[in-house]
Amino acid sequence: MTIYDISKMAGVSIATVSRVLNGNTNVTPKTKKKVLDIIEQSGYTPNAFARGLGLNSMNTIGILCADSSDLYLAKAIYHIERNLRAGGYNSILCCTGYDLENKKNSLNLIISQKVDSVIMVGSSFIESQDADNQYIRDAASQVPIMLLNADFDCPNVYCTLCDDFKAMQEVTLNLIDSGIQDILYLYNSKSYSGMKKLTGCQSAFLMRDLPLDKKYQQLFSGSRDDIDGVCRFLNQLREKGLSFHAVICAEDMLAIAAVKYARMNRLEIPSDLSVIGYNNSLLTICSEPELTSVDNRLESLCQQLVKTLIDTLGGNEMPQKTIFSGELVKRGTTAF
Amino acid sequence: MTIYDISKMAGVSIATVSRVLNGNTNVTPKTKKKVLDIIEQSGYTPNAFARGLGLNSMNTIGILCADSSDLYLAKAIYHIERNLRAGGYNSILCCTGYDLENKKNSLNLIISQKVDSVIMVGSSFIESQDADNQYIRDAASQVPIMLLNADFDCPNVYCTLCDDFKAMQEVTLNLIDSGIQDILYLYNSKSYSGMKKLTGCQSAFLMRDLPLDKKYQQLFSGSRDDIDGVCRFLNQLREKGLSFHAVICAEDMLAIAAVKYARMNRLEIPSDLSVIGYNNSLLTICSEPELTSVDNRLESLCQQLVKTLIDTLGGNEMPQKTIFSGELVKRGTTAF
DNA sequence: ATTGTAAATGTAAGGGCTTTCATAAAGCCG
DNA sequence: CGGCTTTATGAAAGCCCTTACATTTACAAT
Repeated sequence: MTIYDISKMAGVSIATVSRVLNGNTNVTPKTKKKVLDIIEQSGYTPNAFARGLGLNSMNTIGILCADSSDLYLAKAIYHIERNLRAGGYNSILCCTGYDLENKKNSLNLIISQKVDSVIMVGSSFIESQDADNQYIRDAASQVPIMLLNADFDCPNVYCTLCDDFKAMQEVTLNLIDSGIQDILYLYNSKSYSGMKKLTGCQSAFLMRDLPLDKKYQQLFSGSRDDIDGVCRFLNQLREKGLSFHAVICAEDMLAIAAVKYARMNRLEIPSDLSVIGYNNSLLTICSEPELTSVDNRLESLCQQLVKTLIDTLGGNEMPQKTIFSGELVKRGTTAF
Repeated sequence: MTIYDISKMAGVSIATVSRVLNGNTNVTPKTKKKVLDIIEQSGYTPNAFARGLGLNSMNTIGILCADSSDLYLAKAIYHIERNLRAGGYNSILCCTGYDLENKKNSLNLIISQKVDSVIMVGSSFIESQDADNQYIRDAASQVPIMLLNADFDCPNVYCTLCDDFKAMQEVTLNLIDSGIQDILYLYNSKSYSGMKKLTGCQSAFLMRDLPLDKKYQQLFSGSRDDIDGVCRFLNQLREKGLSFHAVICAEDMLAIAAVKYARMNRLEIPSDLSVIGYNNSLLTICSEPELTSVDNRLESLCQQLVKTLIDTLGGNEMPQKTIFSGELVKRGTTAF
């Protein structure tokens, strides 16, 4: 069943059928109805490939992410997909893993699929602002690139992110002002937002004229999901003589581990140890006591990102950077 | 840059270039090298749409799932995507939500995108074996349909699932044989696997000549992620006089709530209350004590599903049902 | 009725690939 | 070296749309 069959049945030319199909206005209501009726009856669906060839687009967006099984990224993908679909776009998904070479290959591969744009989900795609990241620049010369939770200055690259710096600064100030100064910052990735959070913490110390001590900034290099590993890591720090009464974690999962660590060491939360997570994920309420965490507005970010994308594809000039503010959600693992 | 440009540069016809591109053997090694070199130099990529039009396929598989942000489904999608890509296929994702009408529309929509097959992830797509599920039959007449964690008899529908019945039977037998008989089965979905798990529990009671009591089979109809809601639900049951010393949950998240319920009521786990989850997700180790759960072999399921799919598309006759056995993973919330 | 203008419709040329079929080259044998 | 089969290559016909452009129709103004 092709457009020719429809045109014959309706007694019109294929051009007219095509116009009806594409919502072109220059069609008599009568003709339009006739064609639509035939299409309805016959159950005809236009061939997406031919359409793609003609229009040079299949209204498809590539979604790149390191690991779509990650709780946070999965949520992001979910919201992005829903918003895209609501806007008439399909999503083709590609999980790259954390290896740079794979990321490059995946990006090229997905672009060769002729997507209209690529959304890169997660700050791990930008390890550093000044690194070359040439592969992203190359991609951006072909289609608009949307970054979620990362910042990168480049034409045709659009960033939608949460101000992690400010959020972490606020968190840290809250702790300091409640009388805690030996605060451990625990992170597990040198990604763009991982570093922003770190500098946010530091800035709070500077604001209060407190000294910075690198010992209180610890990178856990194993898998974040290895709770026992994180516990051991914290134990080792303590055994080395590091004393801390609060742990600020770059992710909720790390905070879950910190809570476990506290329980193993019979530390009362929050009196002996305050714990703060990040992302305000479902994990916050799985914990006992429930986790204080930072909500980084994932849903709004995704919504805005897709809006920017669709408007950009529509030919509108859009801002290249959109920044939301995070919100500190206070729960049982802190006393402030 | 088209295949014509390449053919000119290489001094061959476009047919030859096409043959090289598609791995056709009837090309002189010399010619092949020449063409490949030119392609390499010029950075040419074949136009995916034209390719799709010619081959009537873009090597793309549709992935349908109710909610890709669900921890379990997200993991499934992740593994499926990776296996598909390794096999040379792209994945287009579509989240349908739990509304039947949306599921139907999404399925049609994704098929109109000319995917080679559709993978329906999650047992929620099959509410009952004898329900019409006509929309799936219709789809299956167009492309092979793969079901993960669901069972449905229909030509061109392939099911890959875990034997939830047997796994739950084993779990229940373990509890019974360790001396616990007032066992609550808590589930939150009448999906295919939700019901299988239920009958698995029941069968264990029958095997031990114990009476079945419907009061001990409770459907929580709210969102599984509403931990407090689940806690309240359990409290209400207790207040109504239902006494139970074990809770078998259809999902880990429910079990997390059960643990919280125990803590609120100062019940010791596992001495006062045994708790068992399902899926063996990350949540099991977030819990304190860690959750006993059933591993339903998600990764193997996904791998097998994709293998079956690719072989089917390759023209091989494949079994329509592949069933794995779950594994009971004993942790701190049970004493057996 | 006549012309002019706008709206509706049709024709045909792509869009970039695959693939059939015809042809040319190559390899083989006696 | 002729005649055969096999292999490599090319020409051209699709695949099914969109759309620029040509043509026809409708309708208002004169």
